[in-house]
Amino acid sequence: MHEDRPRAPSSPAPAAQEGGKPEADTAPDARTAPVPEVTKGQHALTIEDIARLSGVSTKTVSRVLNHSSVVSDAMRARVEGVIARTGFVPNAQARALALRRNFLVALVHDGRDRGIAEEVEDGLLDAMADSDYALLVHRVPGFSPAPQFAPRRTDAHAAPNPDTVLAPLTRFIARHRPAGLLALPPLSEHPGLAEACTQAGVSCLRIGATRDGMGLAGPDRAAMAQAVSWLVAAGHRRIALVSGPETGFGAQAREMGYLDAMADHGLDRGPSLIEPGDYSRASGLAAGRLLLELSPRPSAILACNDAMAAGVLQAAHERALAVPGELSVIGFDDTPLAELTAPPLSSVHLDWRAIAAEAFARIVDPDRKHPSKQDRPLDAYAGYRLVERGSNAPLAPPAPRYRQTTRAPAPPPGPAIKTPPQHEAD
Amino acid sequence: MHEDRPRAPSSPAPAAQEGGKPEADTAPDARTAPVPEVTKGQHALTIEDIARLSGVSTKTVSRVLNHSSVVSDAMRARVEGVIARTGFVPNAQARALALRRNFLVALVHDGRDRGIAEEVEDGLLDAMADSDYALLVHRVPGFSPAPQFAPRRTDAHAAPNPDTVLAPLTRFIARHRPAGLLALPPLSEHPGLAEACTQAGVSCLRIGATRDGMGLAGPDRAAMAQAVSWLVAAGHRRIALVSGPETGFGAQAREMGYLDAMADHGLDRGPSLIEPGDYSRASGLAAGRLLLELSPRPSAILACNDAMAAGVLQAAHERALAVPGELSVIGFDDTPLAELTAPPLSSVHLDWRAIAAEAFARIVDPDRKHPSKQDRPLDAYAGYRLVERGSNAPLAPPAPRYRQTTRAPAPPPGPAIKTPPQHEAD
DNA sequence: TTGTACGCGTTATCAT
DNA sequence: ATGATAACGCGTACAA
Repeated sequence: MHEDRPRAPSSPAPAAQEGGKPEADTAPDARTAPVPEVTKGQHALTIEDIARLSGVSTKTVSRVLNHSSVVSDAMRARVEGVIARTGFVPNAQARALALRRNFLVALVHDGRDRGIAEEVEDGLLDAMADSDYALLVHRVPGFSPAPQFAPRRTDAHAAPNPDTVLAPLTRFIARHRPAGLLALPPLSEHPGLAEACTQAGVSCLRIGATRDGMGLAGPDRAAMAQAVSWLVAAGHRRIALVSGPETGFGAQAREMGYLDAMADHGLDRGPSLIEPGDYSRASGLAAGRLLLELSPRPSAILACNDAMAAGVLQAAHERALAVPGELSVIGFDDTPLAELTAPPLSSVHLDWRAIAAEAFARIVDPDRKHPSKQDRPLDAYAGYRLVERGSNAPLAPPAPRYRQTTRAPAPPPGPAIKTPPQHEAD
Repeated sequence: MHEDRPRAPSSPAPAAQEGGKPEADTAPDARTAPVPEVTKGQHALTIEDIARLSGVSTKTVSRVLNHSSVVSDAMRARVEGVIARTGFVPNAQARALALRRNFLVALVHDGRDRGIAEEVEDGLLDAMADSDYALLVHRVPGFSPAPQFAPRRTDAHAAPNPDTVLAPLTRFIARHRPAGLLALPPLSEHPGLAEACTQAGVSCLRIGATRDGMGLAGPDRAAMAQAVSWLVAAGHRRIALVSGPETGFGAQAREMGYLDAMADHGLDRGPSLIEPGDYSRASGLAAGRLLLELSPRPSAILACNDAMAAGVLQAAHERALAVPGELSVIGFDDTPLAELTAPPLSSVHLDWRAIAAEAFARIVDPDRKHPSKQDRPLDAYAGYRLVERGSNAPLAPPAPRYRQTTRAPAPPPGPAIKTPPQHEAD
C-alpha cells in the first residue's frame, strides 16, 4: 500500500524480527537446534516448521494434511502428533494459490428477500462447519424482477442491463476466486449468470426455480398445490392467492401449483382470486386489502412467501378480521419471520437448508462438479410440509347466514407447531 | 487433494494446456510475440500478462494497482488502459500471501439474534462495496449468555468453557487469516475473545456494549432512557420493560437507561414492572403475559429488542388488547422484522449499519488499527431515534378519575414514520 | 522513475 | 514411501 513512502508508521518492526521463527536464512543447519515446540503468539507456524519438528520433508507434511494414501502409518502418526501439539493450521491462501482452487464459497444475493437468504446461509454454515471452507457473502446491485428497480417494463426474457450486475460480479469472482458460487433468487434467475460464472471458471449453483430448469429448486409447484388441498380438506372453498412477480420463474411455479389444485378440486380460480405481489410485505398488504374486499370474501389466502403473508395478516388486522377465525392465512418458505407475526404464521416449509447443503456438496465433491450433473433440479433431495402455527383453521362448520355471531368455536387446542402428513417428494 | 493417486478423473486436461496463456516455459523470448490482447474465458490473466501487454515490468503494474505515488502519469495511463481493456483483476490470494495481510473481513456470530446480524452485515457490505475486501461470515457454537445453552449458572464473569468457542475460532482465524474480525453479541461479550484474536494476529472489533467498555456500542442507555421519556411525554405513566438476559452487558445498559428515566420522571419502577427475557420472541411472549396480568395494567411496554417486542404484541393479541389503543409497545434496534409485525412495530433505531461501517474503517485504516485506538466506544458515531410505526400511541385523553392531571395534550399526529428530535450523542 | 531477484506458504512433478 | 525443486501470483528490497 504505502511502499516507496518515506516511512510507514504502522508496523513497529519488520516481521522478520518479531519472533523466533526459524528460517532458512544463511546457515540452515544451525536451526535444527533447540526450538520451543509450541511457539504461541509469535509468527504463525508454517508447514516448514512442522516438517522440521517432525524430521520429515515439507511434502510429507503436505501429504498428511491432504490425507494422501501413500504415507506410512508411522509417519502419519508422527506428523499428526506434531500438528496436534503445535496447533498448526495450514494457510488457506497459500493452498489456494498452489491448488488454483480456493476454499471459499460465495453466497450472492441482491439485498432483498432476506427470509430465504438466512435459511440458505444457515444451511451452508451447517454444511461447512467441519470443512476447510469458509463462506463469502457478497451483494450485487440487484436486477429487474424486483419492481422497485424496474423503471420500465421490458420483455421478461431480455437481459436487464447485464453490466450492472454481471460486471461487478465477474470482478468479484476474478478477485477472490471462490470454489463455487451460490446465487439466491431473484438473482439466480438472471439470464447471463451461469455463463458468466462458467467463463470466470467457478461452478455456479442457482438457488430456486429457474427458467432453464437447472436451478436448485424445491418442489414449489407440488407444495403449493398441496397447500391448497389442505385448505380444501379443512373445508375452505374460496381460496385466494397472493402471487409473486410474474417475471419470476419460481413464483410462476408456485402460482401454477395453486392453479393445478384449484382445477383438480373443481373450484373457482377466476383471476380476481389472484393478486400479484412482489414478495414484499407492502405488496402483500395491498393485495390483502383487495382480496378482502371481494364480494364473497375468501375464507383463506395463500401467499407465495412469508413476507407477503405478513402483509395479508396486516390487512386482516385493519379490517378487524379474526385470524384464523374468519380468515386463514398461509405463507410460503417457512422463514424465521413466520413465528414473529401475530398470530404466528402457518407456512409451507421448503427445506432450503437441505438445498444449501446439497449445493455445497456439489461444489466440493469433484464427482458432482461435472458440468452435466451440477446445477439441476433437486426434487429428490428436498421435501416439504405445512408448519401449522396459528394462522389457519378449519372453516367454521355452521355456514354463516348473514351475520351469524356463532364465533369461532374455540379452535381445538393443539401443539403450537403441528406438522401434519409430511409429504416428501421423491 | 488426489495427488499420488492413480488417476483423477475430475479435470479433463492439465491446466497448462487449457488456454493460450503464455508462460515462461523454456524459451520465454518466443512469447513476446503476438498474443490476443483480450483473452476471455481462458486462464485468468496475471500481472505478468499486463506487464507484457503494457511493455513494462510487473513491478510497475503492481505500483499502478497499489496507487503508488511514484509512477509517472504516462506510464500509469498506459497500464491502466491495458487493465481496463483486458478486464484484469488482481488475485486476492496471491496479494494476501505476499502482503501477509488478507482482504477478508470476518463477521462472526453464534447463530442467534439474527436481527442485528442483518443490519451489521448490510452495513458492512455497504462499506465494502467498492473496496477490494470481501465479507466472510462465520458461525461459532455460541456461548453462555444465551439461556438455552447455559446448563448451570456460574459467575457471569467466568469464562464459559473457552474451548468450545475460542478454539474453533482460533483455527478459523489461522486458516483464513482475515484482516479483521467483527464479533456480534452475545459472542462479542465473550471474555477471552479479544485476547484470542490479538494472539492470532487479527484486529478484533466487538459489536455492542461489552463489560470492558471497549465494544463498538451504540448509545443504548441514553436511547432507552429517551424512549421512556417519549412515552412519558405521550401521557404514559405505567411503563413496563422486558429486559434482556442479565448476563449480557448490553442488555444491562438498556435496562439502566430505563431505570434512569423512570427515576428522573419520578415514576414507579418497582421490580414487577421489569420482566427478564432472553432476546427471543418466546421470552417476550412469556414476559408480556405476566406484565399484562399486573393489577394496574401497564399502558406501555418497552422491550430490549424487537423479537421480544413481537412476543409482547402476541401476548396483547391473546388478551384481545388493542395495540396501540390500549397498549403501546416499543421495540429496540429497529430490525427488519419491526415492519413485519401486526401492527408494525415502533422501535428505537440504533444505527448498526454506521457502527458496522466504522468497524470496517478501523480494520482497513492503518491509523485506526493502532491498538490504543481500536475497539473502543463509538458514541460519537451513532445516533438514535424512535421510528414510529403503529404500535404506540398517546395515552387515551379520557384521564382516570382520581389522577386528573393536565398531562400530555394529545401530541400532534404525524406521518407513519416520524423521527422526533434526533439525539446525536456526541 | 523503473526493473531484477526473491520471498510469502503450499502443492505438484519427478526423481529416488 | 519420501524428498528436492519448481511453480502459484503478487509485493518488496535493492539495484539501476
